[in-house]
Amino acid sequence: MNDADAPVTGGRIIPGDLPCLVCQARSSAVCSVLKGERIACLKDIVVRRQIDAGRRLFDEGDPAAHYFIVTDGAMMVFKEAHDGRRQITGFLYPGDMLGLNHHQRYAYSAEALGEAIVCQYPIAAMNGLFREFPDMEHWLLRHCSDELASAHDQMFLLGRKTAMEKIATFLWFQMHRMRRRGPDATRLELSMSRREIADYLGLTVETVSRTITRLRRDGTIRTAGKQTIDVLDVDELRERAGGDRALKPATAHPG
Amino acid sequence: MNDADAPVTGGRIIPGDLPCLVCQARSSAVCSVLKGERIACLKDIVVRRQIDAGRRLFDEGDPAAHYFIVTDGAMMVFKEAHDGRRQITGFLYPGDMLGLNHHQRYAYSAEALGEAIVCQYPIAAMNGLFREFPDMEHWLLRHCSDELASAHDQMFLLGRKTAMEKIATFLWFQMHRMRRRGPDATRLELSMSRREIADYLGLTVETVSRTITRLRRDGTIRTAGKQTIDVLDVDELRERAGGDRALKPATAHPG
DNA sequence: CGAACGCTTGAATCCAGTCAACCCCCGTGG
DNA sequence: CCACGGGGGTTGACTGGATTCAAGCGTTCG
Repeated sequence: MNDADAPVTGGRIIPGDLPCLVCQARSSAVCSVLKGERIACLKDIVVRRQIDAGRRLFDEGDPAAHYFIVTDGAMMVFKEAHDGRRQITGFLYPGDMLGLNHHQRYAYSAEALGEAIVCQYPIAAMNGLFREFPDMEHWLLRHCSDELASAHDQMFLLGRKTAMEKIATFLWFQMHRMRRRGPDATRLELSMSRREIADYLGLTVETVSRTITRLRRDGTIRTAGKQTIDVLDVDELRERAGGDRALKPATAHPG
Repeated sequence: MNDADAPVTGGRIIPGDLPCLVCQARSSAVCSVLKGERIACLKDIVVRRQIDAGRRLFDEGDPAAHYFIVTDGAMMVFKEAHDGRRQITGFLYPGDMLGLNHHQRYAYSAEALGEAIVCQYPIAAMNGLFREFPDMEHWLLRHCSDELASAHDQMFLLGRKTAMEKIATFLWFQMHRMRRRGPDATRLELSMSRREIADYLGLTVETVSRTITRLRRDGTIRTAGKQTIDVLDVDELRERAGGDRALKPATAHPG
């Protein structure tokens, strides 16, 4: 607790100007609401913070003082029991937000997967900005709805899917996350360990490993090192994930 | 589709005045933001809707046109696979809200447990009200954060808790829900079937039944009929739920 | 080099699921 | 009145998918 600027929050502040204009999160994060030069409104309230691999940004139960946007690297949020059981509730990449809170406290812990950089917004100052730019609050509400929707998908996965469906679903979504970046959509670079995949899917490392091995032996995927996976049979992967058919499609409403 | 007022939404509209002044949800729902006579602002946009036991209010994937507040009875929201697997993601009681959406569509289906009454707010009209009463949007955002926090708790439960812990946790929260209403906090009236409990906890009916039987034989609870449970040993129930100790308590920050 | 760590693989175990029977409660209708 | 059927719930026997326990491999790092 010798860092007076950060009695709670982990990581260290990066001094200097905010490089918003070259930020890879700029187009998809809250700040996208502030067009053109209005981005300068953030100058006085936002700081950038760097978190080393494996270090925590905040803990579940900490008083919540900031929202954060991941701008570089990857992070994860999770809940932990004192007996060691852990449930990772999300992986976060540039543009993603964390820090939504419950009764003034963080509802989960946050940790950097690799080295990560986040943009830090004091909640109090944000509430001030909301009055000037109501669109920011709109944005936040929509973001929160989206998070809730994927939380519900994850609940279905955790409660009702088999190990194979869980792994295939996970790879499927990782693949679609990659697709946003470039054309080589079938090569996945996993930013997390087997243990983290297991804790995300409600499995053990051994089951994750065995299931990935099965997919490899079946020819559905190919592995290149531990972090890289090539999807050889996209249709098969979707099928194993439970398919588009696993969840009822939206019912058409004739008339 | 012969009801022109409700091409999508299930249930039937209850004609007549809005009895906001005697509504049991009034104190805890969005409308609590509108103090005193301002509640009249809702007169033109809100209708009440009654849903029979077991009938759907809307389906996952339907175009989302309304928010709803449960005012009487109980409802559930869930996701369903076409092979019959179902994950119930929440039970809703008077004051609770549903209808948060994702890309203009409902992210889950909603069904009445018993006969239920909801208050229906058109989303478009709500967005108009937000401009006049920004506090309403604040309220919604906070509500959404709270939902997200409990979704994360539920993910931990689904991914990492044993059958006994799941059941005990469920009963524990049902007990605390009752406590808000009256002094007899140890008597639970369950509004859902064993199958619904199973689909909420990621178990089968048989396991739910067996686990409840175990709790009864141990003297932790007593059952009176199928829907009524008396908690005889509150401490034991908390212990079985994983305890206050199961999730790490908020860390104190010395200094 | 040796220790540590992450990952994989095999064998044994176990918790929850599956299959099946039965009970109880109700509502229906002869 | 009772016979009947059906649904929800409970219980038992068995199965099986995932976990646990354990060993071994490859890489990294002090």
